[in-house]
Amino acid sequence: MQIKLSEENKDFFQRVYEVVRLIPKGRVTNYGAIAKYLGTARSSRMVGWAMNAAHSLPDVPAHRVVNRIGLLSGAGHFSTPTQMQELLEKEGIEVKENQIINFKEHFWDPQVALRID
DNA sequence: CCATTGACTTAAG
DNA sequence: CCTTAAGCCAATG
Repeated sequence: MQIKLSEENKDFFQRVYEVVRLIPKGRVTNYGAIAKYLGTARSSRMVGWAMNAAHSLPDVPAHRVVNRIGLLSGAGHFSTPTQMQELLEKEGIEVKENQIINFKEHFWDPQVALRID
């Protein structure tokens, strides 16, 4: 009999969803940070693909995930091109020209936030 | 089955 | 920050 594996055994997409669900309201992160937290730092494209597939999921706040410079690269994939910005502004994040203002202060790093000392 | 694409990132210049 | 190059891998043609 073997030990039940933990989250390591889940699919990559599944793990991405878990992390994205943990993003606090009013915070954002980027694809690379998620990928890095999952141990696949260079598979950031897959995180994007996971978001694309996340549309069917009820509680995956894909609007809180942007690219590394705080640009709303996923905006065009929402129902309306402004949906993503609207959601972010609603959470207290200022967005201008598809770019998050003061991105660094809103940034949420799973590797730091979810680490256990 | 091979080629291209894509909600990306990092490194080097 | 910009450009170029390379890495990554599922999905699509």
